[in-house]
Amino acid sequence: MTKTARRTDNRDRILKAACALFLKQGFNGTSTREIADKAGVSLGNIYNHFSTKEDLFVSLLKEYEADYFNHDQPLARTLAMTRFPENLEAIGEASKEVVERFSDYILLTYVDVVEFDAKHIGKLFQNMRERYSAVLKANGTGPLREGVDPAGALMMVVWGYFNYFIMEKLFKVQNHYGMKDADVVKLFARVYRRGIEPDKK
Amino acid sequence: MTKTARRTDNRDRILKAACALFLKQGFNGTSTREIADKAGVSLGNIYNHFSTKEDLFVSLLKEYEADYFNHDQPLARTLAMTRFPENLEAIGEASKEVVERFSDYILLTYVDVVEFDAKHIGKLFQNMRERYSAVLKANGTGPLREGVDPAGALMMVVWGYFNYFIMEKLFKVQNHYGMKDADVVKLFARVYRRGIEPDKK
DNA sequence: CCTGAATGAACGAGCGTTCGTTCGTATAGT
DNA sequence: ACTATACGAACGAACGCTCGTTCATTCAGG
Repeated sequence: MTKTARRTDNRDRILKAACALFLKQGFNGTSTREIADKAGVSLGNIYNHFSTKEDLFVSLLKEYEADYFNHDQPLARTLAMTRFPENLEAIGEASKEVVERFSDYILLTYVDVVEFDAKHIGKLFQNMRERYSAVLKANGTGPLREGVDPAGALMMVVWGYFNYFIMEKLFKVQNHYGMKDADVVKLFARVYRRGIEPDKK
Repeated sequence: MTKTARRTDNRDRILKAACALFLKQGFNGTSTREIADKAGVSLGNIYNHFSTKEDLFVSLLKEYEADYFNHDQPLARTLAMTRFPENLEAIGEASKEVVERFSDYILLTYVDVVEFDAKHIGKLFQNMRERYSAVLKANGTGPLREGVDPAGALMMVVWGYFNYFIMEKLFKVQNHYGMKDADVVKLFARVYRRGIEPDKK
């Protein structure tokens, strides 16, 4: 193994170890010594890659963020390939995949919220409406009930699913709705599509 | 002021100061000295009221939890006084009130999740379905679309609203849907009631 | 040889917790 | 009513430890 290859390998191991520890015990609950131990590098070596512990945390967030906003992710693909609101079940399944694939990132944003007062993730929710509007503009929509705001409805659906799966990950409760994930996706889709009340006669 | 009255007053001030600090910088980011300073008591006095810093945190959680599960709260009252699913807007407004009134508690549960691996709040989501089923059983429901699970639909509605308002509190983003809270409540209610798609002809 | 990645002892600050002490107040004895 | 006594709430210096960070030194690769 070449010298520079080992260097980047060390950097990756530091990031991975720090991530696992931050997720389990938070930022201030994790010491640099723990990180070094878990990564299998010396204490001082951390500072050859990151200027401070906080810088290490921020780098972690940035790497995930880049991944997350890359368009090769299940939800973006689903939204691009199918049409709202015919794709409600597909959005549900894609949301589950996204939460599973990015659960570490999502949990890290909660670490930022709790320990840094959300200092590093400000732009995550900025212009959310514009981003969803752009998706709809690019793909068009199927027929909507009159008076229903399309972008609002899309955000409602996506974040309804997101939050359900995030709850399971965050609070480590399985089946907090008392049914299988697949059935929750179906229930949500049914309600989002036609509502809870029966059709008027 | 009597001796014991001053004692309990000190205890309250410690709890309040600790709460404010935990919310801003987390548990491990807050030192006992900061708490004592903010509360206006001596460092050692904290330990006349709480055996450890963690005990102080847990006491805080327990006091809020008792409050939260007391039935004199807006959402419980709304669910008892109106009938599902005719009360969708009322549930939305009550959810907003609950999140506002208990935002400190809710944020503290996130502190527990991030820094204690959700150790102290296990039972919060346990038997959630049973609790919501009991509400429906006590009050009955209006007519529902066939195939829609009543308890599931109620949880979906309540937690849809909850999560919307929690997002605003947690991530300190206002109007992340790009509309006023009241309009979000209306949009959600409209969709929950009759769905996103138009009626079939 | 150099270069620079890697090391880990060392540093000073700050941590949670303890405990000997003080002192205002409630209680008991006269 | 007054004093003597006991109580326990409050204090804050001190303790042992761990923290994030630094840096002189080592040593393998180019």
